[in-house]
Amino acid sequence: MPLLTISEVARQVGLQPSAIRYYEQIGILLPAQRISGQRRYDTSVLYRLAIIQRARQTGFTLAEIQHLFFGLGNVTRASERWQKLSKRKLAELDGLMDGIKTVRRLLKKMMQNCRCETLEECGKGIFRGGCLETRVKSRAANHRHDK
Amino acid sequence: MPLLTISEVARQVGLQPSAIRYYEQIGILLPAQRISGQRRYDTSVLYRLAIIQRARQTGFTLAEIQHLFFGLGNVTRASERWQKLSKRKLAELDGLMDGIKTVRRLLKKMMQNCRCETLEECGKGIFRGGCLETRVKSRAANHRHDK
DNA sequence: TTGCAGGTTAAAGGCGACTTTAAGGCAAGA
DNA sequence: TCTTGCCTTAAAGTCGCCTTTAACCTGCAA
Repeated sequence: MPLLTISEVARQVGLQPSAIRYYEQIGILLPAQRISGQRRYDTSVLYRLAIIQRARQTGFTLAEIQHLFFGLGNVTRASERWQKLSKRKLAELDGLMDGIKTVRRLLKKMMQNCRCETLEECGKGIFRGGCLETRVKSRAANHRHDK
Repeated sequence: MPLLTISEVARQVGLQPSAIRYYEQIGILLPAQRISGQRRYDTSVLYRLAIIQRARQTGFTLAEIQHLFFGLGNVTRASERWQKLSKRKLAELDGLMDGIKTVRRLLKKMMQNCRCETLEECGKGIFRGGCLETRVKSRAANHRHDK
């Protein structure tokens, strides 16, 4: 099994090498082994990065990912705190799904017959129907300037 | 129908007044009428803000919201460009939903029986199963330090 | 031996979406 | 009149997540 360079890993998961160095720096990836100063990875890092990517895409912050997926929580098994955190996060994800369904519906409606009254009505619906209750707390930054 | 002050509006939609001023500044809200220099709103702004909130929560950038919901697109009806944009966004939302389902499943599994092998396996699954294809392009920043 | 494609670090910069700060305005009540 | 409370603006700061820059190193091919 050949070891991968950082740019090879980056290519395979669709990240920039700098992002991977950054993940190492903030401790979300363990320091890679070095060969004459350069990082070398085995394939397992790809899976780890896959999880990170997916989680990032769905609004987890890097800190949350660290805690929920790679923190002590899942090794020490069922730390009270971890269970609580992930329960909260699960609920948040459910709320997020509902929100997506709502704007999806709205956008679709607008695509079909774009009249402003409809938009207003939808807004009213959203407003009354719990825009405030269902608010999602912490959503991630991402602005991937993925070129 | 009494006019609302900025802080009243903010309270009702769950935003800070500064956010509303910011929205006006970047043109996502029309300049409000002033009474001796101070902004006054009627209730319709609440619906508009509701839409904005929902869309932001589901990963729209403010620029996208401007374009897709309040831009010329929906007034001039079916501008080719707008249709294309919203179609793209719809697909993106669907991808996002799938992603959420995936991490939701993963997180739930981890809550029940937290063993690292499982996590590795899941990562492998995500990696093979199209982490790369299903990538979502532009997700919003949000880090609401909602205190 | 030289050139080059990759790698390394630390530090600074950038983006989106706000918030905070500083300096002030206006109206009502004590 | 003065204080209080809410409002105003412009400008600067913040946060998460990287990217860019600058200066350097390493191994290999020409």
